[in-house]
Amino acid sequence: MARYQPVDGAQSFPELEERVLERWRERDVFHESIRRREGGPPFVFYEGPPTANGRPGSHHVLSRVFKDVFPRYRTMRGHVVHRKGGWDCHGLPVELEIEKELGFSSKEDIERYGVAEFNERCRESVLRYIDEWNELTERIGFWLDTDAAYYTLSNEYIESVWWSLKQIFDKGLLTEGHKVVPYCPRCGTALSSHEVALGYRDVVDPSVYVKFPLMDDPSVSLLAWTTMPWTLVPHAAIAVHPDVTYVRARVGDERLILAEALLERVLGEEAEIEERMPGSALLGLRYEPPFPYIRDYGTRGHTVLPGDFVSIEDGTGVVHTGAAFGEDDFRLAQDNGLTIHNPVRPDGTFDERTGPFAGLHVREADPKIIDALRESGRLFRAGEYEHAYPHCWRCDTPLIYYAKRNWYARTTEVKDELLAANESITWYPEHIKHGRFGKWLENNVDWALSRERYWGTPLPIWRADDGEAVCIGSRQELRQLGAEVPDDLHRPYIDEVTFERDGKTFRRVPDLIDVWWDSGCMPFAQWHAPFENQDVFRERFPADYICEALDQTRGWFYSLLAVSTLLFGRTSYETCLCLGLILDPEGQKMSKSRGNVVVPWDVIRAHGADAFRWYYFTSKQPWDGYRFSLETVGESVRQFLKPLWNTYAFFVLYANVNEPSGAGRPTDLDRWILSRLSATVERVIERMDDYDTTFAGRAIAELVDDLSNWYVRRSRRRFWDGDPAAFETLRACLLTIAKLLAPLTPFVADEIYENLDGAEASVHLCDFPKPGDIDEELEWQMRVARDAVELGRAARAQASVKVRQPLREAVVVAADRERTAIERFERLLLEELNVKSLRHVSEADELGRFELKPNYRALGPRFGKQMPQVAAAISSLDPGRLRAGGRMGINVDGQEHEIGPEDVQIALQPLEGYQVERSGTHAVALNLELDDELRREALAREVVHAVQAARKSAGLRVEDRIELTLAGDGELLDATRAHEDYVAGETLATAVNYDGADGGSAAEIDGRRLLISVARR
RNA sequence: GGGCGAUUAGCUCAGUCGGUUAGAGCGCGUCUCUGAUAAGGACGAGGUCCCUGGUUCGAGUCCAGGAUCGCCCA
Repeated sequence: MARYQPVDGAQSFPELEERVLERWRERDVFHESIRRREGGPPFVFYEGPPTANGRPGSHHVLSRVFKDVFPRYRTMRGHVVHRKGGWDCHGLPVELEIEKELGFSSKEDIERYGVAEFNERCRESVLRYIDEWNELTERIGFWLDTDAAYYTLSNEYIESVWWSLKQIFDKGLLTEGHKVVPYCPRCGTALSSHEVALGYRDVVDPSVYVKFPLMDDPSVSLLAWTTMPWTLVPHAAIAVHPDVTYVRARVGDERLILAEALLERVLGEEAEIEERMPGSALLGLRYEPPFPYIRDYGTRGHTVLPGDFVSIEDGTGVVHTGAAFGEDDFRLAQDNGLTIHNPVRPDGTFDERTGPFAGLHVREADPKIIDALRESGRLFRAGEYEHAYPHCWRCDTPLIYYAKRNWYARTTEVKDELLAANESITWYPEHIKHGRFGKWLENNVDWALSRERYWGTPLPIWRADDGEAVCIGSRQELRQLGAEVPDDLHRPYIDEVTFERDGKTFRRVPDLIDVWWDSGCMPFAQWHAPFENQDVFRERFPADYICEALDQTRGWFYSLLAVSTLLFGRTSYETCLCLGLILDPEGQKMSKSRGNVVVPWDVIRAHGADAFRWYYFTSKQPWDGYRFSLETVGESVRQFLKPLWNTYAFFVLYANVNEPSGAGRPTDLDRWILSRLSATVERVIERMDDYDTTFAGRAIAELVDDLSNWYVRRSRRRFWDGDPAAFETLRACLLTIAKLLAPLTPFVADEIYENLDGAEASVHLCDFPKPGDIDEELEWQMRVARDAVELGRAARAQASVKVRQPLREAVVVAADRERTAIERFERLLLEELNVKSLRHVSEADELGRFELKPNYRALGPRFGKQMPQVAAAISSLDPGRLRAGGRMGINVDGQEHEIGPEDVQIALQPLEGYQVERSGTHAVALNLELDDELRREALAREVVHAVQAARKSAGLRVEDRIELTLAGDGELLDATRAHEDYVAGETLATAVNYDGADGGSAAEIDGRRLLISVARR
């Protein structure tokens, strides 16, 4: 009668996982695991919402399994961990997707199509792949409450976001300003600094040196450099650094003014300096602008102005400015009272003020502008310049910087609080805190919130003709002002909402807000707080744990921190785990365009979710990035899951075959593996508490290795014999390992638990294991014994004597603790080394001699510079006395010092001609003399080996009894007869015949032929 | 140009407080064990610990400078 469900050693993990999933669904294990912990200490997790308008990739699996593992762990440790899902629904990427579908290329197209219809399409598209997302989320074992997910497009979410904006508006932290902003001409909107951060790319731009002839002396020109020729069309002024030394230099028949430091690089060695002057001497000079189209920049237009931003790192030290383009340019223009002209339309084309360039996109105009400069003789040199330049993170259009009206969240006002809040966050890896993230906060700029787009949270600001602005914080507030609140708070419906106050009509400003602000509001907006669930929000704020990839440093990590700091003056998360990028095996970033993307479903189909997870958790520290491929995940199966599964299958096989019987007593081996188990539990808890799956997992892997390749291997006989202590020990190990693994590889862990215990509906409802007793001395002794086994086997290998050949004697050199250890495990050594006896010698006179080496770690701090003399003194000491625990004196520079055993390392130098393997102070030598008895025994073992192979290839089950018939070489048959009980016992033969075997299999042993026939009885 | 991180065997990665013979797995070669194992074990080949200086009795480890790669910022 089978006690356990039979286990297939060749079980497919993907199939197994499907079964486990089915069980979880039936038993509602996820929700039950939370219900069980109601009232327990909370552990708060926030889900950073992904966008479901694209298909999930392997990098999403990475963040999702790390989002899963610690909530699972904490649940088993007794915490209640709610896991509300969420979806990021707004933003430019969604719009772009629809534009692409509809073949649109500009905002006019959208307006013509109709904003209502356009947004309706966005609404549908944003959840296009939500089914696949949910399916993958479930399949990889990410327990997330997707039914109760929040959606940033819902009226409730938007209303909470409005509330947040009203809060900062009332504090004066939401203001309108004119600033130079990075702007995407294709999308027609400004981008926030963290969006810009997403789009840097190396590009080759034109590099042009342009001459600006002086009005007073047209034979002399200022020489300026730019990588954006189009800004020369609306050229406004020249800036020089007042404190930098400039020169007037002659090269050929050109006379040019530029910074001295750049003279040689720009003009070459043959340039002659005519005059040196400080930049301040150039101020006020008038010159002829390169193009005549826009001239009225005011009195200081087209003159040389002071600019301390001018650098002499590259270019010429003479900077041309287009006033409206670029932050420095804009400030320069304002400081000097220049009129701002922006002849670039929102779509990135020049307007009618630019002569022949009107209508051209500014980038397309570059070559024509260079041509025009060449014709007018203004071009000094044109080339190419490679540099990193920001592009729109979604449509890849090069950004332009220009002055625009924008609403700002005044984050710079709370910069100190942001920095203080950051101090209270625990970062993994630690360097993010004061490195990447901390530096980013130190360079904080106000958050440009406005987006002149369609699909997003509308900026809830209504304004009267006289400019008075009102920020609306709720639907109720709008109603109180007499406005009708539409069913849908998105554009275009919200645009139609107006109200009267103080005799003035208020209309909404047309802007949307940056979608990142949405995401930063999720701690309260996911609950529609403060309008509803305010208590839930309070209870689950801040998060104990969030986790995303490194690219969220300036994304969600920042938006969460900025919003909560502006609103509540503190961080909204305590611990943040940053994951690295997923690279292909060549170290290239995975991207659709490179075609090197690994589809997660392929990984799951080939290896399963546990393998996928195990790879991410344990192959390396997760923030360093992964060199990822199908094959690397396959390693996880082969190296860890397979051995674990085999150990489990072994247990079930024998537990079912051999009903444990008799009064087994725990052995040292049992005590050893249980101690190892306890030590591992302790270590795993310590590592998981520190958000470290890598070393938690590796500790479990080492334990499984010890269990499979030492404990089970050494205990086989006891399992055949049905020793209850062995079964009990192995079962305890497997069950505890299942629990340790539950957060990491939840499927296989649950399967093992279900079959071996099953008291609970799932391992995920169990408590995490607590460490039991640890016997460090026993673990150390086993280590010594295993070392001795390895030494003995190495000695055999050196002598080319197979392990199946029994030997008379092994000579072991070990003293004190090591000797005690080896004596304790003598039986084990006899078997593993296949020797008849063990002889101890505590002095190694017959095997080699001892040498002393200084223990630098102990002596170094004590002797410092005298170490070389100390080392020499020690090597001449007598090893014997120190080994016996005595202390000796050495003389260094006339000073006596006492040396104890802890100050030296003793090494054994083997004498020549002996088969000795050594390690530190112990060594194993083998007596290689053979006699007929030993030879016969070896042959009998070979026969057993051959018969086992025959059993296997005949497809017999391990417990099948057989009738064994042998024929062939006489010596083999004699050896078998001499050890018939042994052979029969090992092969489960009820009878052994020697009368020739027909139709059996043939084997060859040391050149001798053996015919084997096995018949099931 | 600046910041952050990385660089250890053919590949993927460890390497604690600085301690003198730098490890593991995969792959490769030879051998071997096996009543669970496509597994395991032993041995071997394979290393300029990115480079150059410095500190130190002693540097893969600490410091400075540089190189290369990645990410980020300008």
